[in-house]
Amino acid sequence: MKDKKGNFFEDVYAVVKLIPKGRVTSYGAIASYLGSKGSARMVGWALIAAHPLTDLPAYRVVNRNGLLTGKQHFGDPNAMQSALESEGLIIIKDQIQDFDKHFWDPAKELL
DNA sequence: CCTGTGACTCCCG
DNA sequence: CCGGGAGCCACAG
Repeated sequence: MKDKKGNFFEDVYAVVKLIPKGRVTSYGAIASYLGSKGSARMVGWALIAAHPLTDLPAYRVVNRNGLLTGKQHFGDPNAMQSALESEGLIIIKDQIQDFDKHFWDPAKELL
């Protein structure tokens, strides 16, 4: 927190940490909320850097289809699904069921 | 300064 | 329906 070179990352961390339990969001939604819409990759990348260093609930962040694309980066692919199911979500083959119902948009929820 | 890479997303055929 | 390509921004070497 001395250097501000990770300014973008901090924003991602803050948003992800604000995701309510049992809710999920997409990389594009966060990127758009940060103003870097189109740079959804940066959000995922920020999570990679944050993953081992922070207590970021990255498992609440999935791709636009509600698919657990980044589960492989959790160390244990099953951990991501288990964590989400533990919060009341239903996942089949890495695909979140009723994703649109559990979708949490920072740009609208936080407003 | 240039290049490579990435947990994404959209468009086209 | 499914695959491939391009666009995108930030960071490391």
